Amino acid sequence: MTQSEENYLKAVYHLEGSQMGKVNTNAIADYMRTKPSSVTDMVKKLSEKGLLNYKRYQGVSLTVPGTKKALSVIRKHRLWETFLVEKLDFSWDEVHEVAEQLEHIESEKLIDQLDSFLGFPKADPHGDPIPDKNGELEEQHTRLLSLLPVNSSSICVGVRDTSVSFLNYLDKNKIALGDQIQVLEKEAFDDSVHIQIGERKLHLSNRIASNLFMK
Amino acid sequence: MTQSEENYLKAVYHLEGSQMGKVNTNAIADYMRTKPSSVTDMVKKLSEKGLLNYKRYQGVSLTVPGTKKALSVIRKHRLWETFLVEKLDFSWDEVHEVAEQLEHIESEKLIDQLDSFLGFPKADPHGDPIPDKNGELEEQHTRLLSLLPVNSSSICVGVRDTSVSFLNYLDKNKIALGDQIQVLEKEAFDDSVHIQIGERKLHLSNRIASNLFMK
DNA sequence: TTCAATATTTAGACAAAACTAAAAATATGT
DNA sequence: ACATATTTTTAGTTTTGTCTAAATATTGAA
Repeated sequence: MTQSEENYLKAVYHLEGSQMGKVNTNAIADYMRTKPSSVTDMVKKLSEKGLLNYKRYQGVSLTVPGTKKALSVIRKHRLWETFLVEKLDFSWDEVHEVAEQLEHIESEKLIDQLDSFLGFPKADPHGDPIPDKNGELEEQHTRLLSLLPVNSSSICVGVRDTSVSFLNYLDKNKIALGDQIQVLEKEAFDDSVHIQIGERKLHLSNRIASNLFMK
Repeated sequence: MTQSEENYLKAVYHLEGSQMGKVNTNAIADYMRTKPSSVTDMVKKLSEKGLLNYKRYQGVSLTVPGTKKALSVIRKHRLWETFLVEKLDFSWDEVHEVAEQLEHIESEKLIDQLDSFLGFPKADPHGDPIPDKNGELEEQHTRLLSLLPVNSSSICVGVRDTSVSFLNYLDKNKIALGDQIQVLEKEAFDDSVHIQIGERKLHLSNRIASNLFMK
């Protein structure tokens, strides 16, 4: 299994999760910043290997072995991100690029020992769940901050957007995973929300509030 | 710089160290388990990039930038080996294969933070010196156990052969880096040596004794 | 010094993964 | 339903790193 093949499986996994149903060629090309013709080539190869279901012009979906493989790459990615933040003092906006490389290292012992070394974490630094050795994901049951009613109070457990600019915004405004947040008021005009974190009051745009997972 | 290019530079570095002078095509091919014609192709490319000195039929040597690059890869390899043994409970015969992959991860911050996390180690689990951030190697001044005089006593600081079989032999006979070893007697017939480690007396073949670095 | 053995390079081919340009299939709007 | 727009695939090319087979250079022994 090459790195490129692993990246395609990961892409299909993420796209299946976000848009439900069959994943189309252009979506994969956009997601991977490559061309549709390259996607067709690789999709054929992966379907011959039994990792994708594919009929021409009909889009693709992961097979059971394909899903298993995708989850194993995601497990590695998220464990390495956790390692970088917890042990090597990386900030949460720096880890993605390096984890994209580390996720392709092949050694079952390495990843299981790393898991143990980190204390079998359930989520990575962005709050995304880490699959266990068997590919099982812990159910999240979270809601977006933008959808919570006025006066409700909950804990921030994850981010939907993991771009550097969004993570920087959160850092600058001292919003972190684990923070207790109360919704004070919602503006009907632009769907922005007034919140309270500890002693601080903040005003967040809908764009921001709809990228924070709360529990 | 691709992984393959890095592996060639590393190979030339090791061969320059062991056989002195220009390194020939066949030696590189043997070391890398590839064919001489493949070596010629890559050597041309690396010399065009200014990393190797090369004239046809005359063998190769590393340029200054080539040496620097080789040392940076070796630094990464040895730091990862140290990490695997010290933090993830790998044994010293299991680390090489995984480190061969990890050494190609590109991130200066990653490797410098790892160095710091490990406490800036001077040597890897086999006793080989770890180049610092600037590529400086600490001088070793060691001698092979097979060359030490009778009655001398010194500390085992490294292994020359790092094959799994040799490392297993040492583990089985409870010989480890840091052990104090005294030479009791040398057999003129086969150049084997009788030694004392702590309370234990052992008889080592010349083959074994000439693969242990002492200080 | 000359010829045979050895070492090295060249030439040509292949597989992987990408691309461009063009063709074909599907979807959509009126 | 039909023409047009969009999506997807095909065909052919490129780059990287490898290989085999053949050609060429170097070395060394008689």
